[in-house]
Amino acid sequence: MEDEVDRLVAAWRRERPDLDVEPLEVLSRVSRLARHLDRARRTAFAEHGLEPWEFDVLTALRRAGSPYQLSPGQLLTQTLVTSGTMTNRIDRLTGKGLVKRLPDPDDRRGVLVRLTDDGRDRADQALAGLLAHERELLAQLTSTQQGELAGLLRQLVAPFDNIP
Amino acid sequence: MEDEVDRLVAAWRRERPDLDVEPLEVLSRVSRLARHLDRARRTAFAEHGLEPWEFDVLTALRRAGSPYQLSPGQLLTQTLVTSGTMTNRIDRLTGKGLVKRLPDPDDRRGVLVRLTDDGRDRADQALAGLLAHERELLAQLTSTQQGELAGLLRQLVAPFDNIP
DNA sequence: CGCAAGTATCTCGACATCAAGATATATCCC
DNA sequence: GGGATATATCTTGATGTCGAGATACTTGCG
Repeated sequence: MEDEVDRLVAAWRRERPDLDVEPLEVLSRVSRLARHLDRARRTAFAEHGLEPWEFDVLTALRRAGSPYQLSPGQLLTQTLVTSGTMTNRIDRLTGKGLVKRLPDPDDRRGVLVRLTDDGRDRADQALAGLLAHERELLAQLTSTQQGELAGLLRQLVAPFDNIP
Repeated sequence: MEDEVDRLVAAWRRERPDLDVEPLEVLSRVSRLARHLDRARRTAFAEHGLEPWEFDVLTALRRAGSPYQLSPGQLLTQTLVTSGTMTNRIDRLTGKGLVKRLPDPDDRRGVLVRLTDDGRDRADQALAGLLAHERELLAQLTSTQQGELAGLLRQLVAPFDNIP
């Protein structure tokens, strides 16, 4: 089955036969797939009354395990946003009663963000919904292929995650 | 080499052993890799004085071949943004002298967006720069692996690109 | 000890995006 | 042909994000 990137690459080969556009076969597909995923996730989360960014923050805290708290700095590295964005997110989640800020007992510069009981439930429900949707998307691939794909992607992401 | 998604999945297995989080192995990596790529592209384009969104529009027109023109609607489907966004982008690119709007001779509702000579040169230069950067990122994989990866990604993206 | 450099978080202004609605034109069918 | 429906683009208002700078506290070095 052909996709938009096949057409994109064919067009470049026609217009710029002097260039090797092979890298686009992988990386343009990653970018485009990510945009489609964003849209799909937005609709999946809407069923649970959450925005994607809310899900990102709540689940990061949920994964941390009891007592479900992390510093804003730890949340930054997990969600790949800037500090100004995270402050804003925490403010809004606090307003909705899904998280609360606590002073860090070990460092008076810092704070800890903790999930409320309500926030934990919302995160758990939304995760189950997300996984159901994602399983449908991945039905295009066999289990073996999914494993191969995960492995290849890991090799590309690892340098970003380990050198910062 | 371990990546952030390995840690994420391990955390979920510890916190929610009742759930099958296998889909995240693929799709979370796609999302995270895309965010890293966005940042890398931003710096690559900065060398040529372009923003990523400017590159997206200019190269779509460049790929169309002489006379390098497309309708706003065609640009929408290629760049995955909304119509309001595209209007804004065309306005700004027009202001920078990289594209210009022409009336569509066949449909008086429509317009055609055409690349200027300056816009074409900028697109060509930025593309070469982008490919150089991307080749470095992909050096993690053999040529064969890149082909496999492209094929697997195509299977996931194709439904989005062909059913809309 | 005391000061410089580093770190954690927040503030603020600019900006790109989106969604929904408005406008103008085209197409379809009776 | 004429009116309903569809299409192409633009407008508007709200919103989330970024990036640079500010503040407060901590750490390291002399």
